Amino acid sequence: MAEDTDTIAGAALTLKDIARQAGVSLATVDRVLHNRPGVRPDTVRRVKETIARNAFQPHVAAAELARGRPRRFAFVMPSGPNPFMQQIEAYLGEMSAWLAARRLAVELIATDVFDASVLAASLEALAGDYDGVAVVALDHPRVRAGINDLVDAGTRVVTLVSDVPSSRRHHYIGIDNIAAGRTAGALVGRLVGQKSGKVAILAGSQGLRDHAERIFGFSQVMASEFPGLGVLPVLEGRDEDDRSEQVLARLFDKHADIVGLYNVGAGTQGVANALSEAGRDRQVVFVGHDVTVLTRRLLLQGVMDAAISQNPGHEARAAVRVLLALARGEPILSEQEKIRIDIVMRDNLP
Amino acid sequence: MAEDTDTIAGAALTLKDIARQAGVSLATVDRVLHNRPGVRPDTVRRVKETIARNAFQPHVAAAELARGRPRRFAFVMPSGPNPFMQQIEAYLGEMSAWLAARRLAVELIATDVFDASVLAASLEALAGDYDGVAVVALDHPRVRAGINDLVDAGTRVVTLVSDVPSSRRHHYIGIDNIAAGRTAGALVGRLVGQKSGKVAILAGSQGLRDHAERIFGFSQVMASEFPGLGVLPVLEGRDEDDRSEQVLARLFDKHADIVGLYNVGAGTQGVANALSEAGRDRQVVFVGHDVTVLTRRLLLQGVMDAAISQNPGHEARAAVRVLLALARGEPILSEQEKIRIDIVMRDNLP
DNA sequence: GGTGTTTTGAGGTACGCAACTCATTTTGAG
DNA sequence: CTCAAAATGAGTTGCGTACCTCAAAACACC
Repeated sequence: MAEDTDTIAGAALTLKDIARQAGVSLATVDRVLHNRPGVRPDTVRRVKETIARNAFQPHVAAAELARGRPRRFAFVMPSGPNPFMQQIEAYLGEMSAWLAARRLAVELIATDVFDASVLAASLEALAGDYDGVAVVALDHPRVRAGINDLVDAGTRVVTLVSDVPSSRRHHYIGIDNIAAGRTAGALVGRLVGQKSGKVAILAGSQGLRDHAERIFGFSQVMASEFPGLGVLPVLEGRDEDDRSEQVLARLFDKHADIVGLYNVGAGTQGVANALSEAGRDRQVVFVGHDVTVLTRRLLLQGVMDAAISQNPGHEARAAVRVLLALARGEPILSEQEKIRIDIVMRDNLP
Repeated sequence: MAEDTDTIAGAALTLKDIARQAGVSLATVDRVLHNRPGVRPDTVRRVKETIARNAFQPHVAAAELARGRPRRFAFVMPSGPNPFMQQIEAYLGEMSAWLAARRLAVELIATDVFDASVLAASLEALAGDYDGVAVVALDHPRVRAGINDLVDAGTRVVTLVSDVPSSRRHHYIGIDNIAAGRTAGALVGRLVGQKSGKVAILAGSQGLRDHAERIFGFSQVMASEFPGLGVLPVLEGRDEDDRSEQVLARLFDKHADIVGLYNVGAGTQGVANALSEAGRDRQVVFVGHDVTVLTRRLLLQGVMDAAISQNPGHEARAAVRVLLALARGEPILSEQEKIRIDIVMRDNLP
């Protein structure tokens, strides 16, 4: 038998109830609710108080139905063949039924996000046409200006994967890359164990904000917690397999005492090749990023020891949900939309 | 400039359009859509084909508004002071605005979920009153029958945290506990590193399905991948701090060579006490479950090395979303609702 | 062909809110 | 006090669906 019952969310007031209780007409409540002019400050306060006192929430279904026109969101994504971005797009595709049932139109716009002026121009072109924009953004003054212009025009903007903290974007959907680097550092250090030796870092480019932040966090942990492990200078592989393989091969030739390797960006296949060519794929602790077909295989084979991952499906859905909540004026479930830093090892592969 | 644009979810047909295209009236489409009787099989097929051909999706907002009565969901939870369950309840509370805006009423029902007949009776009492039920279920024939009865009565049922696979529940919201145990095993083994010695396991009770599964997965990994580490017989602490501390203290007395410890359930404070009393809190690799105030502190202090976690907020929200999708007849975003096994270490503490 | 039954059409109402018009009341300035 | 401007009330329409009624048409059976 039930011992105790507790109800979350009960009442079902309507605007009419609010109007009656505040002693005004429906029209006035509507004006207050939508910040329309022509209401005395005193009346505004009275209505708002009534709304607050009753914890009134407009019925989203009714509001959505009444507004008529569907909402349009744009996702501005890199045009290159980036597997992580392709995953995000795939997950957006999986939502199509969900989106359609809510009359939401999501458009993917491929552009060169690494060229600030091209990206800024892409953003400008969106002005007025969309209710919300999610953008994989380069942190550059022109991009920042483009984002701010959109915000000023009333468009809701979220940055995706890569942030522009100095802009007035409404939300950032992605991980804390410094913490991700720290996590990678802790994993490498702990998994290396008692052995001593050197640790290598391979990045795409130290000019990329997220890569730089990860390296920073990684180095921080290595210096403070694993002083016995020497960190070698950062190598750059431009996120390409061939180049990554070459620079690593050269490094392995020079250093026989490498016990750990942190791959900050892509080029994973190149890393794996270099490791196996050197015959070190089981001795070097190898930690990288993202769960892809390739990293999954490497984890299962034991070549890779752990992958730091941000869930692309989660990012896709969170971006849509946040844009929708912002557009509706609903509160955001911040706990839900926060992208976690996942540690993926062989046994908890998703 | 945008190079390429792709739209996900576009059309916005209505039932009227479907009716016209199928050459029938709105009433007939409505009958087909809701499986109401009085339509010739031939006509049903024609209408369904038209719906499929156009990938028509009823406007959820309109449907929700039209049905009038609000939806009621019940969460049947353990009545004891279980911190994990309290977190789930807290996260449900955080959703209250979200729930209210959708006119969803969620009721918490505390009961003794460890007593099969009490739990079964609680479930029976819900019949007919709710659109959906989430239950932390014991796997027992009477409970299974109770769940099946609810399902037969048209109520949507999801099991939460603990599953009853043999029942006809619509969905299970929780983790794969065998995989969780495997993950714990891999972590203990890897973090112990080169050292050799014994590994201890402390469970609440081996009679609990989730604990038994975790132990199974853990032992599996230890045996196959870390044969050098001997696993000691499983201790039982009934998830209580005092008892856990006692049994562990005795174990530490007997064995000087313990290098790893897996705490399967609760009683974490007792474990920490036993470790520090024995002066081994920095030498023994300690892996446990769930992120609470306590485990968070232990992780930061370095007493605990990793926590296997299932996100309680995610479970709360997933349960509500799945029940709602089931009630609406919407497809479930399975990727979204799947609860992941999180590895939480100091640097990726949420 | 007539009967009764099944199938279908036509139409209405309601849901809660957005957005609008127009008339009326209140307010403030002179 | 007068008059214009500001504030408010009252009301309408429409969004897309659920659910209902009643009449008309189509059908099956003898």
